[in-house]
Amino acid sequence: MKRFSSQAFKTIFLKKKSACYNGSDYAVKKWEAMANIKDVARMAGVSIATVSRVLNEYPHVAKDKQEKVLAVMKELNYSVNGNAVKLSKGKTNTIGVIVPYNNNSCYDELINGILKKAHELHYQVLLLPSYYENVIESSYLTLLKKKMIDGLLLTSHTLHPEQIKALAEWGKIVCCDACPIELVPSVFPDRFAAYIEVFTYLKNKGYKRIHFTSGRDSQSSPSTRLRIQAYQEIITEAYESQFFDQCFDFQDGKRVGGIMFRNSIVPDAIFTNGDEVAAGIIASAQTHGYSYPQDFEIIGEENTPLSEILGFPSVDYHQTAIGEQAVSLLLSDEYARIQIRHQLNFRARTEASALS
Amino acid sequence: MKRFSSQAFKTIFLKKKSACYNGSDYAVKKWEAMANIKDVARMAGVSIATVSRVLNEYPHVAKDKQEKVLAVMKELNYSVNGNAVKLSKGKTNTIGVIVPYNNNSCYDELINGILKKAHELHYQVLLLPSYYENVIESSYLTLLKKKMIDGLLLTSHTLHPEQIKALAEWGKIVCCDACPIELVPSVFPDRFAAYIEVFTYLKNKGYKRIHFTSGRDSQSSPSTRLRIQAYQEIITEAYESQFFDQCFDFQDGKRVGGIMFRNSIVPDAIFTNGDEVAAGIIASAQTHGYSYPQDFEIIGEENTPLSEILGFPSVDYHQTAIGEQAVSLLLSDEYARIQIRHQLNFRARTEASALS
DNA sequence: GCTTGACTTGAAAAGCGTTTCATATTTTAC
DNA sequence: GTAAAATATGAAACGCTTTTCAAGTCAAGC
Repeated sequence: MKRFSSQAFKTIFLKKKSACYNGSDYAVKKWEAMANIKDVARMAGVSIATVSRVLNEYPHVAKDKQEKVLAVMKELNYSVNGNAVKLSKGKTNTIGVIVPYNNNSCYDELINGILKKAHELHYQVLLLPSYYENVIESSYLTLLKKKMIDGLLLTSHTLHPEQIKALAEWGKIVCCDACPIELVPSVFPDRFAAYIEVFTYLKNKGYKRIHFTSGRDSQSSPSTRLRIQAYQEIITEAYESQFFDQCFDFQDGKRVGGIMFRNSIVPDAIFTNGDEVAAGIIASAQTHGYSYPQDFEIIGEENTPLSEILGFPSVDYHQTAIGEQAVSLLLSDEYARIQIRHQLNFRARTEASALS
Repeated sequence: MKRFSSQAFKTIFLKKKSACYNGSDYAVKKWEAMANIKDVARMAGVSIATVSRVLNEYPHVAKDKQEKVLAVMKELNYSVNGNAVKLSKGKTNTIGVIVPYNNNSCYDELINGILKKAHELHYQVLLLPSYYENVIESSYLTLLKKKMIDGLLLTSHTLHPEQIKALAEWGKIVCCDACPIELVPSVFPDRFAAYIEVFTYLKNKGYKRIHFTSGRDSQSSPSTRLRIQAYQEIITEAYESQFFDQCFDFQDGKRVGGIMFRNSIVPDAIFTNGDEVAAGIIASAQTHGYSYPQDFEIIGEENTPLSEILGFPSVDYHQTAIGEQAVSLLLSDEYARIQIRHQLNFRARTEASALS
C-alpha cells in the first residue's frame, strides 16, 4: 500500500475501485489502481498531449511545465501502460523465436546471439517452444497477425514451405534454420559445404570405413538429406560405411556405438551430428576395448564445450553470429528476400582434453 | 497482396491508406491494413458486442448471426488485435524470466521447465537477459509496472532484496534462485542441505584433503557463502583443503586443476560448482599424470550430460521441476509469500562413461 | 392472458497512449 | 515595425477490444 497526500488522493484515486480510506491515511493498492496519463495531465494542469511530450522527451515543452509534469509523475508514481503504447503505435518491440525445445544445448549459442542483438536494438524476445509439433508451431504464426510481435525467427521446424509463405504475408519472418527455404529470408550455416569438407577430409586421410549419424530421418529433416547427399557425392567408391539416424544425445551415441564396435571390424572414422552423440560413441567404444583417438577418428558438430573437453574436432557453425545476423536482418529496413549463407569453421583440435 | 470482392473493398478498405485499386482488382497490403472488429460488425450487420461474443465464444448469440459473423471474418481475413485485447483486459498472458545470460547450460533445464508449464497454462515467456548487470535487471522491473507482463521470474541475479521488495509492490514475482530471499515467494533447491550432504559424504570416506570451487565470490554470491558455511560446519578439523572461486567453465577448471595438481600433494576429493569445472579439473589432472577415478574423487553440480559422459557423480537440483513449480506458483491464485524448498538428489554414478 | 425467466442484441463507456492539426504566443530577421 | 519563422499547447481523432447495462423478444407456466 502506498500512501498519498490527501490532495492527490482526492483528485485522482477516489474514483477508482481499489481506493480506500482507512481513517487516517488515503491509500491505494498500487497493484491495481495506477494513475494514467489523464490523471497526470489534470494534476499538472496541462493537456494530455503535453504529458505525452514530456514522457517521450519530445521538444516544444516549456521548462516549467516539463518540471511540473515530472514532479506530478513522481508523486503519483506514474508509469506508462505499455499495452496502450503498443496498441497506439502499432509496434511491440518484441520478436518471437520458435525453438523446438530448449533442453538441447545446441540452441544455447543461437539464442544467445539472438538475445544479444535484440537487446542491443531494444527489442524483447518471446521464446516459443514448439516441441516439433506442427499444430503448436502454426499457432505461433498467428502472433504476427495479432500484431503481438514485430517479427518471427524460425529455428529448426516442421512447417511446410507453404505454411511459412502464407505466414510471411502477415509480417516479417527470418529462418535461421539448418537449411535455406526458398524465397524466405534466411540466415543459415552452409551445412552442405561443411559436410562436403568433412567427408573430403576423411576420404583424403585414406579411411575406408566411414560411418555417420543423423537425428530425424531424411524424410523430415533437410539436414539429414544434405548429409546423405554430401556423403554420396564424395565417397563414390564402395566404402563399407554405415548410416545411423535417430541419434540425438549421449544415450543414442552409446546405442549406435554398441553396434559399430560390436564385432572386430571397427570404423576408421565417424562423423556425428552433435557432440553428445560423439561422446556416447566414444564411451561405447571404450567399453568394447577401443579407445579414442588411438583406434578411430571422430568428428562432432556444433562445437560445444563437450568437444573441447573430450578433445575431438567439431564443426563450428558460429551459431552466435547467425543469431545476431538473423535479428539484424529481421529488424533491418532492407528486410527482404535475402539469404545469408554462412561459412562454417572446422578444424582438428590439439589441446589437452579430459581424455588421456 | 490479397484480393477482395468489390463490395468488401468499398465497404471496408477504401478508407485505409494502403488500399489501392490497380484497375482490375481491389487490393490491400495485408500487412498494413487489417480489418478490425468494427469492420466485421458493419459488414455482418451486427454490433461490435455481438462480434466480440462470437470471437470469444460467449453464449447468447443467435445461430444465424454467428454464422454470418464467422463468414465475414473469413472473408475479411480478420484477426483480433492482441494488443487491444491486452489493454482492454488488463492482462497479457505473458511472464518475464530474468536470466543472467543464456550460454550456460545450467539454465537449460530450468528454462525448459518454465516453458513447459507456461505453455500448459497458456502463457508466453519473455526471456530477459541481464548479463549480471544491475542496471539492466532493474530496467526489467518496470515491465511489471508498465503492465507488459503478468509476472516475473527471477533466476540468478544481482538485485538487492530491497530492490526486489520494491518491485514486488507492482506485481507478482517469484525467485527460482540459488537461494531464498526473505519474504519473497521462492522456489529453490535446498543447496545448503546438498552441500552438507556432500561434505559429510566426503568426510565419512575418510578424505583429508577436500578442495572445493565456486563461481562468483562470497561477497556477491549467496550460494558461494552457503558452500563455505557448509564446509566449515562439517569439516571441523584442520583439513588441508583449499577453496577456489571465479570458476565458471572448462577453462577455469583447467586453471585451478593446474594449481591443485602442480605438486605431489594432490587432493583426495574435489567438490566443484558445475560439471564443466569438474571436467576441466579432470583434464588438467591428466596432463599432470593423475587420472580420475583412480587418483581422486570429484563431484560436480547440476547433473548435466557432462557428468554422465565423464562418469562422475553430480548433485542434481531438479531444475526442470523447479521451473515448473515456479511458474505454477507465480500464476496460482494462492500466490503469496510462499517458499518452496526443494530436496536435492545426489548419488554416485556407476555407469559406463567416456573415460576409461 | 399475463407473469416470469431466458435469451438476444446494441449503445456506450472504459482501458490508455500517440499523433495530427489548429491556434496562440514568442522570437528572429530585415 | 512587421512579416516570417519558431515554439508552445490543447482538443480531438485514432488504435481496437471488452464489458456493462438497458432494452427488446420469445416461450413456458399458471
